[in-house]
Amino acid sequence: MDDFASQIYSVVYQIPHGKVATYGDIAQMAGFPRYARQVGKLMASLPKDTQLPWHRVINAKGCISLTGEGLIRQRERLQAEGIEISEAGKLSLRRYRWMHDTDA
DNA sequence: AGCCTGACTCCTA
DNA sequence: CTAGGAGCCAGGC
Repeated sequence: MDDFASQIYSVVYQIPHGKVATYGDIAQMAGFPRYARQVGKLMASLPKDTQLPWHRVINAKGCISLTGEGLIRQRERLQAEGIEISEAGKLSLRRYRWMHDTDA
């Protein structure tokens, strides 16, 4: 496994229940600034039975980047954690964003 | 090398 | 808050 992938997985795995983080934040926390796109590509390659909380990863706009089935699945998972999210998959980033140093 | 694509982000209007 | 445009990185043709 690549070092990049290992670092990203490690960070995503640390996102607490009921919280979310953006691709950019994760990339930065993992030590790879500006690698948001690569994080997304990594998430897209995850096996469907992964234990990684990939559903807690969203974009900087505060909404799910997936479409169709993927959007539905992620939205359901987030709602299951007590997160208020719109039909389009948008949520209050101000309220649910995971700050590595301020929360957790 | 050049061009296009994508679970991205920031700045400006 | 919504749109448009440019910047960003890796991978495929």
